[in-house]
Amino acid sequence: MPELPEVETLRRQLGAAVAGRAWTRVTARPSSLFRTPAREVAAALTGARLLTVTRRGKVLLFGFAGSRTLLVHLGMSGQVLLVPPAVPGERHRHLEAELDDGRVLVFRDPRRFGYLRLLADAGLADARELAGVGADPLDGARTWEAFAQAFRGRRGAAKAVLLQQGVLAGIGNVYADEILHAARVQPGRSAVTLTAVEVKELFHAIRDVLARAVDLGGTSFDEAFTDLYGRPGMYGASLKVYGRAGEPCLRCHTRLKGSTTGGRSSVFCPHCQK
DNA sequence: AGTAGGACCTGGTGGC
DNA sequence: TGCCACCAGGTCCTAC
Repeated sequence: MPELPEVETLRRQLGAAVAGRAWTRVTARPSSLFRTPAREVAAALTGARLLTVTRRGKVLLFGFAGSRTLLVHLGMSGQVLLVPPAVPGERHRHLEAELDDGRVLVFRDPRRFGYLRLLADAGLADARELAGVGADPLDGARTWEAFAQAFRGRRGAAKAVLLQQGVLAGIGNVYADEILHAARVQPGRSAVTLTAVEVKELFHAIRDVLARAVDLGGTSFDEAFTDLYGRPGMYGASLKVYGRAGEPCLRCHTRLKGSTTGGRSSVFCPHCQK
C-alpha cells in the first residue's frame, strides 16, 4: 500500500544512493507489469546512467541520460530494493538492474498491481500515467485556498475526493482515513458541505499526517512496504484509525466504526468526526 | 458528473 | 491437517 510517504521515502533514498550510477546489466522478466515490453526496457537501459529520481504523486520517475524516463508505480505490493550482488533472487522480481558499483536494484511486486513504463522525455507531457496527477500535498507553496477550490469543486464524499489524485496527488486509503480523523470529518460526508474552517482543518491535517509519515519512513503492513534497504516504516505505531475498527477512539474513547464505500474500507470515529 | 461494481493478482487468514 | 472462500489495496474500466 505504498502511498505518498512510502514513495517519498524511496525517492529520497534512491536519490542519495543510486542517482549517478550506471545500470550495467538489466534483467526484465516479462509480465503484466510492463507497459513497455520488458525486452525493450532491458535493451534501452543496459548501460544507461541514472541521473535523477523524482516523484509525481505515487509515481516514481527514474530519469536517465539520453532523455529517457522510467515510470514506476508500486501498486499495492511493489518494492524497490537495493541489495548486495550475492543476494539470491526471491520470488516476484520483475526487474533487476546491476549497478556500476556491483550492487543490484530490484523491483518486486507479488500482486502485480504496479506498472513500469519507459518513455522518451518528450512523451512525458502526454503520458496517461501522469495526466491525472494533481498538485503535491507537500508542496510548500500550495495554499489552503487553492486546496479549497480544488476540493470543493468535487461533489462526492470527502474521502472519495481525497482519493482523487487530481485534487491532491498521493493520498491512498490508509492516509485518507488518518487525515479525516485528524480533521474530525467523517469519510462519507459530502465534500461540498464542509465549511471553510473544516476545509482549512483538512488541509492542515493532510500536511501534518503526510509530513510526519515521511519523517518516520512511511507505514509497513507485513512486508507490503519496506524501504530501499528492506527496513519497515515506523509510522504504523502512529495510526489512529486504520486497522482499528471496533477499538476505542484515541481521542474520545468511542468505538471506532468500519464501513465500506465504493469498494473501499474506511474506519472512523462516529462521535468526534462530523 | 456522480456512484457502484468488477477486473486485475497473490499471500494471508478464518472457517469448516 | 487440508481445503476453500474471502479479503486487502490502486487504478482503470464499464454501466447505470
